[in-house]
Amino acid sequence: MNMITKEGLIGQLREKGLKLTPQRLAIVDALVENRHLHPGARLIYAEAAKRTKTVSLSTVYATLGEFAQQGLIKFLEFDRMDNRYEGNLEEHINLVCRRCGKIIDYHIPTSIEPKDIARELGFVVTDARMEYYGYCRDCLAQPKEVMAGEQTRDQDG
Amino acid sequence: MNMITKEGLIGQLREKGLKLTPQRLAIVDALVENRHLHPGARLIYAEAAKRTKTVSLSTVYATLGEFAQQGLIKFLEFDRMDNRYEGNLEEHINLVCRRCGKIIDYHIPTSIEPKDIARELGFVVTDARMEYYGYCRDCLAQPKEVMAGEQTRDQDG
DNA sequence: TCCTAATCTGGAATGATTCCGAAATGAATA
DNA sequence: TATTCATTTCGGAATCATTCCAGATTAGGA
Ligand SMILES: [Mn+2]
Ligand SMILES: [Mn+2]
Ligand SMILES: [Zn+2]
Ligand SMILES: [Zn+2]
Repeated sequence: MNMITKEGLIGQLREKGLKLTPQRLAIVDALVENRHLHPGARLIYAEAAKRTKTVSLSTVYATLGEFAQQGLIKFLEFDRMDNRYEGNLEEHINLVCRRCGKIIDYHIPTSIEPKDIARELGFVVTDARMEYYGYCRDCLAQPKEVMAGEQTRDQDG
Repeated sequence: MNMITKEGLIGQLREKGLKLTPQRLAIVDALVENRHLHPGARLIYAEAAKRTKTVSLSTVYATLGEFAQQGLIKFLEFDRMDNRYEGNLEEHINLVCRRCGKIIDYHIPTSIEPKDIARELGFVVTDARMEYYGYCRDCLAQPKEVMAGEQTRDQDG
């Protein structure tokens, strides 16, 4: 398991010499408490705003970008969705529901060997990304008429 | 192997009752001839424009979207890149070079079982997407100074 | 040849994300 | 504690790929 925690993130910010501003602390909290949601910038913004006097969306974008660049979290893009941030650094597959947008972690039992790829193609893998799209249990339980309808992929709004 | 071909695509357009317009034929050509590039809308637009008197970018977007929706090609999104279109319907991993943006197909030797996921989580997989990011052989051959520089992720421009 | 639903088009709209210069502020230092 | 300044924040403007739209065109069946 390699899930982000408040202490872990704050520790890393200190190590990397990044300042502990109220905005960053609020974003850290929002990130940790919503990590299972694979939150997007807007959700983090809304949650962070509850935790500190002032935060701007610009700051949230910049901060999440900084965190991702530093490797504290991962930056994710999905088909036809806003970008999301990943707090589970473990290698796993993200199961994305085409209907409700829910993203579920699925830990891979056996992983594919990047070494084979390096040998065969000379391509050095630094980062993997695996997604399965489909329908989650909850959505499958819905009546069919509803299934045919529009998809809900937003986290807020 | 399940790679798009001109004949295959035109056949499917006929089957599905879609009209064979000069724009679509040009787009089909552009798509097939650049399938190994995982082309984006702009590249297809540029290539299609060479092959017919009139095409608009709007039409290219609409057509590629239509093709993707009909399952003739796949619609792909990548981290920090414009959307691309996939002409290789075989299940495979896309190896994306972080530096030059090149995308290489890597056919999976053993695939992960969606059945296990259905049993364990009740999540029904309809579509898989697997990407490995890293550096391609060509980019690895470059001197280090250049490697540190900016990334080229566009296909044109 | 006619007819019409399908298709095409250019320009405007969208909207998430990025950019920017100025103001604010952690936190290191004296 | 005061000083200092690189870092960080912020609002608003800019970006830009993609989508939308309403009117014009057209493929292809009758
Ligand atoms: Mn995940
Ligand atoms: Mn591919
Ligand atoms: Zn669902
Ligand atoms: Zn490369």
